Amino acid sequence: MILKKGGSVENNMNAPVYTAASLKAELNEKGWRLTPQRETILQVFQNLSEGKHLSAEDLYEVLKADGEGISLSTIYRTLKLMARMGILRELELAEGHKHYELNQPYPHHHHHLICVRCSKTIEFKSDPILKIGTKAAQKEGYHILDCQLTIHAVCPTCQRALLPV
Amino acid sequence: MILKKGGSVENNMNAPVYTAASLKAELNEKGWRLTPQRETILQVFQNLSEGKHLSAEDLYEVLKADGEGISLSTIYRTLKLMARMGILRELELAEGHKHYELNQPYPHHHHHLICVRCSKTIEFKSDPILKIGTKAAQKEGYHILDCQLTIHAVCPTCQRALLPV
DNA sequence: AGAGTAGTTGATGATTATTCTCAATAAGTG
DNA sequence: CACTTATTGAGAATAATCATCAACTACTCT
Ligand SMILES: [Mn+2]
Ligand SMILES: [Mn+2]
Ligand SMILES: [Zn+2]
Ligand SMILES: [Zn+2]
Repeated sequence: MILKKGGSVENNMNAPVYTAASLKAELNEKGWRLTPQRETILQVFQNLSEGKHLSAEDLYEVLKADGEGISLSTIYRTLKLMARMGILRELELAEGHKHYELNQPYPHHHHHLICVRCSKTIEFKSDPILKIGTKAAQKEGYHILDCQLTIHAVCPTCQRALLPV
Repeated sequence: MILKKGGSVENNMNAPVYTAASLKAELNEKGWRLTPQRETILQVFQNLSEGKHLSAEDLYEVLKADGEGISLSTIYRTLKLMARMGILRELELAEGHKHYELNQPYPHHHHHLICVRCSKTIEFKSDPILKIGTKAAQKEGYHILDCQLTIHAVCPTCQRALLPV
């Protein structure tokens, strides 16, 4: 993975999302700071190819391999911070640990179909769902951060396997 | 909570769901067994009032209070088993632990709007979502178990609180 | 630019939800 | 009723995540 330092950053779908500057602005507005670690982590997610999702440990390893050593403490803190800011989405794609991806707005917004046996995940899009979710949040006065349809299912391979539940 | 022993069981919305007999049939078909513990746990969920969700610990306490002592080991095993069977849905309503509820079919199927700050949860219905989810799973040949829209947001109260993320 | 304030990091230890192990028990079968 | 084997319960083990705190540094204000 190539980390572009400084300047504006685009994601892999050619839709401009966050720049270091816009992240800094949003952080500072709340009295927080833009650190090199936070900027680096954002860039990793922005450069992540489509359909990829990272766990905390995954991110830790990616950064280590890139020569950017960031502590697991900071990784966990940053993932949670960015999820709460609405920059990242927190996904339950497998048992035991969370995965994260960039929270992309329409029209790149998507959902997940997950095999509960082998965790094979397929992404799919649906504009109506985003609309319905947005409306439901609005109706209750909630400020929406993320809206994700999760389908738990058994993939064709695992159906054939006839494994014990 | 009142646990009805034996006979057919109805949920709080007057829609017949699982009976002890139908659970037994489904279990035996796979070589599993219907135990008093499994039957009791199913009944707890069937008698749960609308909008309630139980964690493993919650369920453990409910059963203890009811004089039905079931070990935490069995609770965890049974929750996972029933979720994999599609009888229960596994929900991420709060940080740190899962919640469970009966996986009710249409027209009782519903979704969750969750405050990421205080975990206040609102349920809402949407038939189109269930249709979209079912179609997405079918298209990929996945055998659907559950289909849930999760909206992460900040509730009106927490918006006013201006708390640190 | 320099100083001060307070948010952030990284190392480490703590927590805790969930799983594993295994001997004792009991459900299903015929 | 006897047999096979899934299931239970107690306790230990695991692992993801969080808390703590001293050292560091981003930001703000002269
Ligand atoms: Mn995705
Ligand atoms: Mn619910
Ligand atoms: Zn699978
Ligand atoms: Zn709230």
